[in-house]
Amino acid sequence: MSRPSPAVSKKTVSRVINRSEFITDKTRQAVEQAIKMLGFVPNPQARALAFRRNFLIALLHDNPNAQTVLNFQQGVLDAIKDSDLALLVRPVDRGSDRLLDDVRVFLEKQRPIGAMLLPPISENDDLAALCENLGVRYVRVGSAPLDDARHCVSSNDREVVAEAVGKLVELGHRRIGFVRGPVGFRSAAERERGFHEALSKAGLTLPAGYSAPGNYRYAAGIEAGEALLSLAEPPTAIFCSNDEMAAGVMSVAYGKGIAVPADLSIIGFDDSPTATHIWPALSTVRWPIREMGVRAARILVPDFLDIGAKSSDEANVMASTFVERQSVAPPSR
Amino acid sequence: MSRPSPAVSKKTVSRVINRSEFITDKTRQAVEQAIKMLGFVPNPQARALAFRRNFLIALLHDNPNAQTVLNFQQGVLDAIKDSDLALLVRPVDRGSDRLLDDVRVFLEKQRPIGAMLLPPISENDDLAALCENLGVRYVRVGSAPLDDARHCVSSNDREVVAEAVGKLVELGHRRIGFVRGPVGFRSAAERERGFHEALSKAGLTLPAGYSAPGNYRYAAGIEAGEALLSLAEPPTAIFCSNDEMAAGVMSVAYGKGIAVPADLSIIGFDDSPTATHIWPALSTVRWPIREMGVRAARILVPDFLDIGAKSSDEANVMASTFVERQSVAPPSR
DNA sequence: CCTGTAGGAGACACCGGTGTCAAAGGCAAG
DNA sequence: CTTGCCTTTGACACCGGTGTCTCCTACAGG
Repeated sequence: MSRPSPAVSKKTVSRVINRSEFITDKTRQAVEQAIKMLGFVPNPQARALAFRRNFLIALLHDNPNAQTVLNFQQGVLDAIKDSDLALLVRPVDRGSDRLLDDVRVFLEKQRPIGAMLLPPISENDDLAALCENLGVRYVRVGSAPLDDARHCVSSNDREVVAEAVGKLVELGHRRIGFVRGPVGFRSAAERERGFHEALSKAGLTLPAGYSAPGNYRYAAGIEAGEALLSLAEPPTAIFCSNDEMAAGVMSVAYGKGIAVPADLSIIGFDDSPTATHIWPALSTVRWPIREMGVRAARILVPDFLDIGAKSSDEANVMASTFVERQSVAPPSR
Repeated sequence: MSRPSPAVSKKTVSRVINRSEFITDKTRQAVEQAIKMLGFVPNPQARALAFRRNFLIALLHDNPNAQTVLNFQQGVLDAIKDSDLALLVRPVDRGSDRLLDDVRVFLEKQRPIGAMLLPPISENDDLAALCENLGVRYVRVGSAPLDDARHCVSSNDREVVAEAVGKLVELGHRRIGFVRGPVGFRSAAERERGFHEALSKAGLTLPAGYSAPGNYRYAAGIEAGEALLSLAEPPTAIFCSNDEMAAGVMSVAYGKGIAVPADLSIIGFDDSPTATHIWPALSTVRWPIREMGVRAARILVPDFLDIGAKSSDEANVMASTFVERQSVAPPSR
């Protein structure tokens, strides 16, 4: 296997690698064969320097739910598997007053092709504007459209929550409690809207004290459960804004000797592992987070992914679904 | 604020940034001040090109437990927060026969400073050798020492499992079942050894059929629960190799009307969110995974972390702890 | 057969740092 | 004050690609 002297300049190789159109098929094929034969791998650092852009996707997140982050991450990785891209993970501190500066320094240093913003920080418009200014592509992931379609992947949480609560109504529940998500979270607001829509549609009102505050954590579920189940006339069903809080409510029910689902129906949101690990298994809303990761990547870097013209046709509102398990039954009284 | 003409060459700036010793304090301070004043941030891509090394740490994982991966990741990020390093996440497919090639290409392309190997792939000696050959520093995370101290962070799982099972014995349990982890996992083997040590120490033997296979998944817990709790003389306590399987066993107990902990004590391993979300809350072994992430970073890149000579003094076997909750009680008969 | 033209390929500078080695500067000794 | 040595600083090439501009070549048309 003789190694021929360089018949083409490195610039020509560069053209082949970057799919330049000013090159004949003959040359292209010759170079491609040589690349394959020699196992040549372009140095990404050199490319990054010349392009002033690193072939990376940054995942910026501040989501308390590990499963959500990792599932999304997995979706992104699925999508970029056969590309030249890699994934940089960057948790940020939503509460920090240096948030914007931190992210700015990070983006300026790493110069990723694009950034993905997971909720709840995806709801921060300043971050999106920062990406825009720095010339970093971005995609925001949310529970409802946050931006124009070029920058947003979302799911139809509101509708599905309404559907789930509608099922409770169909089963005969009239006293339905609600455990809210954290204040200021779009996802929480969407879930709450869906809940109220279902109630309105059924002509029901929310009795005083039937809506408890929460923050997506188990402990908040405990508190909410204590509050709701100590009422003189407690709800016969409770919709919790996420699974962790639903687990908290369920454990309070156990403590009080209230049987689930016989005496109390519970619905959660997320379809986290917890939903199937508790007993009875929790009816919940599955959020297609992994698929959203794939979709987000396709929106962010279609030019790196060898996908056809299809990409822009795909919906960027993904379908959440209500998953019925054993925590829901008709009211006992 | 006048911008003085360059009084020093860029090489001198480079020396300051890279903490070269061949530079006077006076020059160093002047340059440092200028850097701060101008907000100069060295371009990592250029440095990467010149150093032939990217200032990144790669996290290679194939762990089914999202919480574990994310906790570890968080620990690493805690440790490198104030450094110039960033974290690249790379899931790998343990089963793939191209595993080594995939990782090789990844490491050759990204050229990270170092790689962290999470279990179970940390148990793959070929991967460690590959890192060695490519000149990529590495740290292996395991349930027991896998390599010399320069390359390993582990925890004392075996001892703590023995301790936990010892507690069961102290409470009076004599018929103790075991749900195993996946075959070939070091972590599973360590937990099993700890279990058997405790039994031996107490002079107990494992009755036939008291050890059920498992794979760390909930469904395996269900199967194991069905098997163990259907025995003519079922165990009064079961140690499960992880929390998910413990949750499965617990749900089978519920289905059979067996009260936990009154009629059956259950212990898990991981202290995952599931452990506190199920009812009764699960006694389990907490694995200090986040702290291990910090420690792994200190072992991997002490020179980037502004830590004193202390680093090498720290133990690289971290302490797991037995967390007692409500799933354990004396046997009822 | 010669010339004009379009499009493919190459030369060279450049991206923003670091390695190497030579030069400059400071200080002590003569 | 001069010399010599050691330390600090600077000049320049280089890392491995890409952008720009120029040159060359093949082909069509006169």
